[in-house]
Amino acid sequence: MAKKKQQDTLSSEEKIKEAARKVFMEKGYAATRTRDIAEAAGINLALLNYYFRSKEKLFELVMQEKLSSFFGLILPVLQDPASSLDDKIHTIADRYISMLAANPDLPLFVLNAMRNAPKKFAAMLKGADHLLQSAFARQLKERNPHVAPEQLFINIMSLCIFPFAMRPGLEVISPEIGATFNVLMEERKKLVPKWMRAMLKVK
Amino acid sequence: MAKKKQQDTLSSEEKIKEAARKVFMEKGYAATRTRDIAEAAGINLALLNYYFRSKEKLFELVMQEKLSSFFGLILPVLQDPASSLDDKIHTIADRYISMLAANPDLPLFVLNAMRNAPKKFAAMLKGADHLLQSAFARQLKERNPHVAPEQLFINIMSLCIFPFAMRPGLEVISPEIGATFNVLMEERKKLVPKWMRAMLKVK
DNA sequence: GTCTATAACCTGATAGAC
DNA sequence: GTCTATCAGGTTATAGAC
Repeated sequence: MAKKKQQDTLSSEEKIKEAARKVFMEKGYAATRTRDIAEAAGINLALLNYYFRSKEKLFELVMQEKLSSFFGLILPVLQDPASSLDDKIHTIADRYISMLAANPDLPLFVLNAMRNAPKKFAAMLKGADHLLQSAFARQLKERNPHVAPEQLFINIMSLCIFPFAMRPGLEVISPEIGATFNVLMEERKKLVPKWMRAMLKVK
Repeated sequence: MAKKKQQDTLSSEEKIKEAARKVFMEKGYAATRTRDIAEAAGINLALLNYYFRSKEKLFELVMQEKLSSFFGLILPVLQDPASSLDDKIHTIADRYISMLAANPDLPLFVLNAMRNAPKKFAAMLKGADHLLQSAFARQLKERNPHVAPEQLFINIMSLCIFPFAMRPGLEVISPEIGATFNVLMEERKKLVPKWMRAMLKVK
């Protein structure tokens, strides 16, 4: 109801954008009808095109926003030469798990977006690429020269993000996980760094 | 070309099913047009409905098939009381990574299917649920009573499956990973069990 | 800026000939 | 079984009144 009140005071443009975030995240681009967005925004269909010209342009706006928040969280951490490796791992785990607990649909949305429009994604990220030249990769390599830093980077991403992507499946396979999911994720903020430290010792 | 020849000798029904697997896996349900499938199968649109009645029924057929191969690989391993914990971990890692290397679109397809139709997924899996009562969960708990077995189950799934789901993103973030992806995944068949053993010691 | 009405197009599905 | 032609309904986007 706090949300409802807030929405009533937003401009039409902002109401549409907010509704678009919600519906696109829940259903994806193809399954979303502009009518759904207009209805969720409490405005008319024509107004959507008045402000955003087309479904595709509105989607790109949302996608850009979501990709930014998804990667904006991690890229500065990876590239910071001042912080230690352990600090980086802790910060990434803590921030990602917090963010995804608040935005459970984000992982699948981002994964689909990257797959369906890799070129747009690349254009959006230029300048932030070359993970293997980052401070993080260098520190990983120093700590454990036996395992490629790519592997350990993949691991921290996997351990933080994948649980949210497979949540619906987990809830079916094990009702107990469904019931305690948020608690489990909260625990992982401390467990992931511990596991990463253990993995760093593996040759 | 072996594939092309094979397709020419298939029955129309099988050609349609094969094309449906391909197109649905690449684009998902909503973005796929029955015309795309018909074209990929080299047959007429009407024939698709003649054999499968509707787009939705055809999709469910494909989905059932894919979910079976995705979970059929792991559930028997989890429930086998005879094999050791280390054997289970090794088998899961080896089979999943091999299977996903051959079917790179499978993870995202399954994740989307589970999210969009959790009830169908649950119906498809009844009898195979209750992970926490499995031999795997019991063995995890014995080996490390300090960490919930759910957490370690989530970890092995994450480490095996997620790299394939985020491959398109990885290729943008780091061109080097894109170039050596298959090699990295092959290495992980041995690394994932090592990492899991290391994580099992963490309290 | 916001609405109603409608144009223009696309998609799933079927009828009916062969 | 397989095709062409077409229907019925839905979808995006716009025209035009207010």
